[in-house]
Amino acid sequence: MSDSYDGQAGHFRVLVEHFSAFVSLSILETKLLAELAEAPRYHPPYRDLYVAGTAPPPSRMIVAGWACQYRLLPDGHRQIVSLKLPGDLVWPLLPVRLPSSCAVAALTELETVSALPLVEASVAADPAHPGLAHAVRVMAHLHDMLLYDQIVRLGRQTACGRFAHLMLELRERLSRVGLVDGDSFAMPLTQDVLADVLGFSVVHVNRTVQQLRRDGLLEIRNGTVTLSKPDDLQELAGWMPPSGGPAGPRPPKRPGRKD
Amino acid sequence: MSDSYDGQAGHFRVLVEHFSAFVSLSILETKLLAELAEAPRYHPPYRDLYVAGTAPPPSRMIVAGWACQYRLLPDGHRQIVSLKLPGDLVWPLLPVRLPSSCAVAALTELETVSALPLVEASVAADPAHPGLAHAVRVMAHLHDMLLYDQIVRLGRQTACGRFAHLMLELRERLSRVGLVDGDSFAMPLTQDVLADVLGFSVVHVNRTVQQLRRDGLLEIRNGTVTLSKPDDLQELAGWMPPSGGPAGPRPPKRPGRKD
DNA sequence: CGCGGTGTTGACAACAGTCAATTACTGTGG
DNA sequence: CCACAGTAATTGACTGTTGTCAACACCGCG
Repeated sequence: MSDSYDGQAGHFRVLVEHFSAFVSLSILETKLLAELAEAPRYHPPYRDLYVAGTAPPPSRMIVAGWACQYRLLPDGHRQIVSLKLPGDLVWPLLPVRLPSSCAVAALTELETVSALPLVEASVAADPAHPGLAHAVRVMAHLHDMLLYDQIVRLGRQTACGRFAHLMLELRERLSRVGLVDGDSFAMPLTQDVLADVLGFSVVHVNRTVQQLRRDGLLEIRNGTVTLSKPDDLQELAGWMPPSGGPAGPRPPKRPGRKD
Repeated sequence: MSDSYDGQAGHFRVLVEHFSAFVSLSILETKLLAELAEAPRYHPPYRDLYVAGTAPPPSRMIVAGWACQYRLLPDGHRQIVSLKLPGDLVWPLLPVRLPSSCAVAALTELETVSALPLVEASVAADPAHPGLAHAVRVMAHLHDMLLYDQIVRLGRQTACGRFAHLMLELRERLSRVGLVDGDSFAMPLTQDVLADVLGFSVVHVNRTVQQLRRDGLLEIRNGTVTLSKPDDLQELAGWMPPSGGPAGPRPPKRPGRKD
């Protein structure tokens, strides 16, 4: 596993850190997370965790490794809809069972724990676990925000902007579970996978990385990303701080619309 | 208003048809919808209905007209994240109040009714309105599916494929509320708006429409779309029937973007 | 040492954005 | 009835971006 792997203690740490990023947990709630962390399940890399329509969606939370939610097109192309990081729910939707053409696959060796008690506490607004219940709702909401980000990246950003924006998103999300060290973090993705996330060809992913490297904006070595000039990257990516509002005063009016 | 406008009776019809597409309604539930339809609110075209962070998100359902959920970029570009049609919730997320950089704007003259009782019934799993409660959850789920579709369109489809896919999605959604007549439906969108949905420039939208027209696949006149060859469009768009599974046997794996 | 997966590069062609101009289409007022 | 203005649609010329193809380099592994 990646450097985040240090057994069940590490799994517990991921859970606590992720939830604490949104709410403060009671002793009781912390205890529940500890219990969940005691029964991790292993998933081999590159294998599907779930294919929509084949079974009820799994209520599991990732505690180590990366996964992705993707769709295959009739022409054989793949589009990755979202990346799943430690602390994320494997299947982010509330337990409505509906067919859909999405699947979830492990991108690395993966470990998950049951999130059933968490999801149930959330839909029932369980008063015994108010923090967990709320946090799960916030996470579902956040997942939708990430989809919006993904749509904006694919629809309206330049190659470098797309890449930069994704790296900033990953740093943001990984920092919530304590997997960012300064301006560096581990990113176990091949350029092939990045292409399917960003809607590029592999070659163009490579070109884009070279460009960003040449400009001294970031460095990628040995599966570790270093954001050398985070501020310039934010500028390039049109990054908006996760808390909402625009990053700064918006330039008057471009070739664009409204005003 | 568009041809869908025939007053409160029409609003009631839209609500009933949309819900009936997912569940069967009890008398009590039908009555609730009728009450809601009695108090429509009017929104002028091109005006924002909601800007994230400014207030709690509105629990309203569209009964006539079209709207869109969009984001503005620092460079002035706009990306429309999703289109909102009659029967859709203006703000599709469960009532977790979180800042986000999305806004919702009317694209035409618009009428909405309160959806607060519906959303509340859904989160509380109100036993008095089981159908409504479930249908709202399904709609939220469907909204996520639409986001996945949008991501796949933007990430992996050709210009014509994107356009065709969007038209098929619109037909699908409009048919649930009885706004499709054979292979035609009203689409009150300028090419400018379509560009912001599809991630194109206006000029390229036009080129794409011309192409599809030349190929005899569809026709657009007076704000009315006619899908002349629905089957060919589905082929072109890599369309998967809304119920899930792939449209047909997947060719092994084509390296090419298309033939 | 060969092998498969991954990263890298260059050449070329197809695709898509920008600019700029022209053509409908509408509703207005004369 | 027509002139007019304003919006939307359309077209052509040109440029920049991105995909495809085809090598080659690098690396861990058997």
